[in-house]
Amino acid sequence: MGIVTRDAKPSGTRTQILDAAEAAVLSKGFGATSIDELIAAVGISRSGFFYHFKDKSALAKALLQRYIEEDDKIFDDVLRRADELSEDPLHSYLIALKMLAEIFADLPNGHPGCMVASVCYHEQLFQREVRDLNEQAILNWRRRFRERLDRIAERYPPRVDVDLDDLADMLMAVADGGIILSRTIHDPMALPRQVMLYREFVRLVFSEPVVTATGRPA
Amino acid sequence: MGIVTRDAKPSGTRTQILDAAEAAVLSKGFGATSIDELIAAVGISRSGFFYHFKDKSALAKALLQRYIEEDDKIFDDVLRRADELSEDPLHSYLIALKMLAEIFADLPNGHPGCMVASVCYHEQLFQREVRDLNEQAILNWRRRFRERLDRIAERYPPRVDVDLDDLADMLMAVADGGIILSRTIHDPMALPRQVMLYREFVRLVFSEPVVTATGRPA
DNA sequence: TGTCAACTGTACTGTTGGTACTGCATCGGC
DNA sequence: GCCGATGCAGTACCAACAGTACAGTTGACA
Repeated sequence: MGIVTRDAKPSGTRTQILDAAEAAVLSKGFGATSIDELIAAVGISRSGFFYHFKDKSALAKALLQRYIEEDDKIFDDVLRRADELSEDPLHSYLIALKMLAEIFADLPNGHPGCMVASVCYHEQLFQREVRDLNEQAILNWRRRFRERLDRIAERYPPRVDVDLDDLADMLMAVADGGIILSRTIHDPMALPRQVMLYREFVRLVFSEPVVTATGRPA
Repeated sequence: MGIVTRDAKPSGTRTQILDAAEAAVLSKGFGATSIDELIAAVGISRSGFFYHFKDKSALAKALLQRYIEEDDKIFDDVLRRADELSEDPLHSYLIALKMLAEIFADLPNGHPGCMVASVCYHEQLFQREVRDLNEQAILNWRRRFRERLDRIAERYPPRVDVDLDDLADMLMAVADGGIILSRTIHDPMALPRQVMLYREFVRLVFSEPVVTATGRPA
């Protein structure tokens, strides 16, 4: 690990391969994405491809790494912007979830797919390295959202007994399940609606119920 | 649709191919499952395979059909058994969800994977026929659970404004997302815990909050 | 006895992932 | 001004795999 070894070769071509691969993989999966197809899209030779990636698994690893980094950035950005809008941990989290739903809703052709899920359903094809990368990404997201939930729980004691790790995981589960749902029934809005449902759940878990004078919820 | 045309050829061999294919596909995906591997497992020739399935896509279709039928049976069974235990629609649904979580928890190696999700992430590989089959399966599940939620909502007016179609879809989303979660972090119990979280959400949506004399939730 | 379902065997095609080289232009450093 | 590394292109080849074609075999049943 030198000083700038990480991503020391932007080189254009490598990035172009990754771009072509990402679009293809998310739309039809790793198996259906051929190397020939990628080199044709980029305009290089097979040798050129294998110069950058020793095999398809190396491509998968690079693809997943880049995808996770981008997702991390999006989450960081959303959470930060939400924090700027409210100092209350619960309100901030609810704002962030709404922003996330809006991001999903604004994708013109629906969410292109989750690389993590794509990798998950191709397990045996990759080395343990790729699977470990996937696992760490999910555990990282859990940690990130769990921190938020902890801060919320301090101020708003949960009204039901839920494990906060599970509640953090649920966002990822709802998102991945929502992507599958959206794609399968061809309804791009199903995903953002599922995220909003998760939001409603979080609200119900931590918010006090709005109770009218009659004792009935409003 | 004749009288007994459906599944008119149990023939043993065909079923054996489907069994071998189901295990292989769920563990490593369609792409990584070779025909040679399947015929070796069953002990037939390549010609034998192509006698039963004209190509790999036909295998996928048959596999998906069988999978959906089995899932339908499981859901029917769980809902029926739950109905026997309680006449109240909410309680019955909550019982069914707990049963479902227990079924998932009792699978020795965790849930093997969802064929619907597997097909979803291989979209372009199959004809529209297979994708339509997938879509119909999900819409069918939505309808089934939506009916339950309607009956619940009649007796227990929802405390928050949620779309019942979305709430029905959420079970499928949480299940598929939970499977991905479980497989990726190697925790077979993550899936049943996610189902129980969904159950908690349903309970919160429809149940009146338990409020103590002080007005604080218990 | 003939027919049909359920196969086996053989031979072939085309695609794909992957290996193993050799060649070649370009560019920075000495 | 040459030296080596980077970043490719070109060629040749192999094995695994999906799929096609078609001829032959076996057992059950009418």
